[in-house]
Amino acid sequence: MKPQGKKKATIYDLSVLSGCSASTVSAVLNGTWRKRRIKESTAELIQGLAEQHQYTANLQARGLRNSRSGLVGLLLPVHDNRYFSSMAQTFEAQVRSHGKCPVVVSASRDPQEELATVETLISYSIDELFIAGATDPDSVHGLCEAAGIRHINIDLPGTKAPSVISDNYQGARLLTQAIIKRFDDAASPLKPEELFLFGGRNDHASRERIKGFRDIKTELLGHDSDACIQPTGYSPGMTQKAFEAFYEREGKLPRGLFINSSINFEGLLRFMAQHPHETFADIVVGCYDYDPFGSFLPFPVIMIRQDTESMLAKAFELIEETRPAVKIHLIQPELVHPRTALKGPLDSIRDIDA
Amino acid sequence: MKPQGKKKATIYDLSVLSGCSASTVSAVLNGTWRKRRIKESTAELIQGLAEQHQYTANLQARGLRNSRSGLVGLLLPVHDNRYFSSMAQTFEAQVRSHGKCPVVVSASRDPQEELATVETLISYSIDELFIAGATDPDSVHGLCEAAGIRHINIDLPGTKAPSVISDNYQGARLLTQAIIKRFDDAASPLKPEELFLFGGRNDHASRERIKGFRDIKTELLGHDSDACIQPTGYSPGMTQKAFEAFYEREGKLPRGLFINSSINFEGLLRFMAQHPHETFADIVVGCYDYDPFGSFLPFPVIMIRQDTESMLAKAFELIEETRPAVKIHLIQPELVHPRTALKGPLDSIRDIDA
DNA sequence: TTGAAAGCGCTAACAA
DNA sequence: TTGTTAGCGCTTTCAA
Repeated sequence: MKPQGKKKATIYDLSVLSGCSASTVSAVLNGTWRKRRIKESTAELIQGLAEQHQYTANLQARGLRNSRSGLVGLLLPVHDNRYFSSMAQTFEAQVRSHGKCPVVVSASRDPQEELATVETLISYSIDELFIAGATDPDSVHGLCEAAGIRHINIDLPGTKAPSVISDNYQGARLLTQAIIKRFDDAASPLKPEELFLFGGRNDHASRERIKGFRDIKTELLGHDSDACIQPTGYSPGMTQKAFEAFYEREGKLPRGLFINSSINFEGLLRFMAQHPHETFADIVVGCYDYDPFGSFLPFPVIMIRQDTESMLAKAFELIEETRPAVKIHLIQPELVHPRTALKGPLDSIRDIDA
Repeated sequence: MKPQGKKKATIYDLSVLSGCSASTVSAVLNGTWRKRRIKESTAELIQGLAEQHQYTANLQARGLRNSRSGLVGLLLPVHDNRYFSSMAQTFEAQVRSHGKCPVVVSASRDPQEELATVETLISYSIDELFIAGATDPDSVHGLCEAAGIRHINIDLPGTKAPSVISDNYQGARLLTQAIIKRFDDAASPLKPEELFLFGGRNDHASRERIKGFRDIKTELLGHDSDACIQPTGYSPGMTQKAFEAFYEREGKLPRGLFINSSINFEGLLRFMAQHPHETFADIVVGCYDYDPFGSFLPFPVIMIRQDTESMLAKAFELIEETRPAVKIHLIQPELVHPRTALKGPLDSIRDIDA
C-alpha cells in the first residue's frame, strides 16, 4: 500500500499526539501562540510533531473560518503579451513578499468574462484584487464593493476605485515626437499625411494616445486629419487587414507609423511576411509597447516601455491605505530608442548553474 | 449606509426565504436537484430567490466539504516569456471549458520555491496540477502523490509521473539542419568550427537539444567539438557575457548560431545593442523558441515553435485517464522560417469594436 | 497557561 | 419529495 492519498494530518491528529487541545495546536501552528501565552515548551513539542507529520494547514478551512483566503488576485486581459505577462511577474513577486498567494487570471477583454471571473474569485474569498486592463472596471468595482474587497484599477482607469495608469497622453506625445524627429535629416521632411496611427480602440488608453498623437502632430507638422487614425482594435488579424487595405489603396506604407500596441505590431509583422524588404525601406515605426526583439527590426523602431514595476508598486501602496482616494495616478512611461535591449523582471531571478 | 461589505446571501438565507430546508436549497443551487428528485416548482422558486439575492456559493465552504476546490493549477518557471505565457493562455481556456477555475503561478525555476508553491496549492485543495518546466518534477510528484492529486509534467519530464514534452532532440536536429542549409549558396560553406550553440543548462531539454545539435552537425559537417557548446543558463545577462567574451576572443561572431531559447536570444540582443550592424552581416541564427518579432530581425532567424496547444491537449487527455502510464509523450515542434508571423492563442479571442 | 464549544457555509447520508 | 443531522478543518471567544 503506497502512501497514495494518505490523509493529511490535521490539528486534531496533532492534538491527540501532543496531548494538547486542538485550539492550542491551532494557535501554535498559526503563529498566534505567543500572544495566547502558550508555554514555549508546548509550542516546541507541537511544532516538532507538525514537522514530523508534515502538517500543513488546510487553507480552505482557515479561509472559511476567517472569511478571507490569503489569495490576492490579478485580473488580466490576456497572458501572452509582454506587457501583461511582465505585470504578472512583478505582481507575483510583490504578493509573495507580503506572505500571500498570488492568483493571476485572464478574461480575454470580454466584459462578461471579466465579471464572471471576478465573481469566481470573490467566491473563493479572495482578499484583494488588482484589475488590469479591464474593459469595464466600474462593474467589476460593483462586485468588489458589494463583497467588501479592496481593489485597484491598473492600466485602464475606472471612476469608482483608485486607478494607476500609464500616462498615455504624455507617452504618445513623446513617441510621436520621436518619430517625427527621426525624419529631421531625411531627404524629404515628413508630411502630416505621411504619419498614421494604427491600432487600439475606444478605450481610455487608446483615446489618450490618439489625443497625444494628434496634439503633438499638429504642433510639429501643422496639421492632422481623421483619416490618419486607424483604430483597428486589439487584434493582429484586424491590424494586418488594415495595413493590407492601406497598401492596396496607396501602393506604399505611411513613412511614419504610430502603432498602438505590440498586439497591433504583430499585425504589421503579418503584413511584412507578405511583402519584400523594400516596402519598409523608408519607414519609421513607433510602438506603444516594448518588446526587445521589436527594437531590432530592420527599420527604426522607437518603443514605449510602460513602467509596470512602478505601476504595481503604486497600486500596492494604495491598496494598503484604509480609505484611498478615488483618483487616477499617472505613471510616466519610458521612451526606448531603436536597438535597445532593456532588462526586465527576469533579470532578478537567479540562475543557478548558469 | 452603502451596501459596503454587505454580507453575501447563504443557503440559510434562501432556506428561510423559501421555506425549504438548507439541504434542498443546496441541492437546487449546485445542480444535483434532479437526481435528488426535487420538485421542479421548488427548484424554480429557489433559483428565482437566488437570482434576486445575487446568491453565489461560497467556494471555500464547498471545497472544504468536498475536499476539492474546483481549482486547477499550472506551475510555470516564469510568466514573462512567450512560450510559457502562451501555455498559460491555452491552459486557461482549456480549464475554463471544463468548468473549473484556472490558477497559474510561477516559481522562478527555483526548486525550493517550486515545492513551497505546490504545497500552498495543495493546501487550497487544488484538484489537478500541471507542472511546466519544473527543475525538480519528481519532488513535486512526491507532494502531489502524498496528497492524492493528479498531476502531469509538461516541458521538462519527470520519472514518476506522465510527462508531455516537446521533442527537443528532433527539434534541435531540424533547427541545426536548417541553419546549415542556409549556407548552401554562401560564398564559403559553413565550417564546423563556425557553428555554435549558446544557452541552456543541464536540464533535460537542453541536453536533448545539445545532443540533436551535435549529432546532425557531425553528420552534415563531419565534426563537432565541445568548444562549440556554450551552456550559459537561462539568463539574458549570462548569455550576453558569453557573447561578449567570444567576440573579444575571436573578433567576430560565429556565422552559425544555435540559441537555446528566447531568453538566451535576449542576451544576443543585448550584445547587438553594443555593436554595429556589420557585426551581424554574415550570420544565421536558429532559436529554439518562437517570437514573431525575432523572426524579422535584420539577419536570417530560423525558429522553433513548440506546440503548446498539442502539449496541453495531450496533458489534459492524460490527466483524465484513471491510471495514466508513467511515460514520456513527445510532441513535435514546428520549424519556422525567417520572416514568418504565426497566429497564436490571441487570435481566437474576439475583439468587439475592432 | 490551556481546553471546551460554537460556528464559518456547504454537502450527503439517512430518515421521513 | 423533502428535512435532519453531522461534519469538513480551522479559529476564537469564554471559561477554567
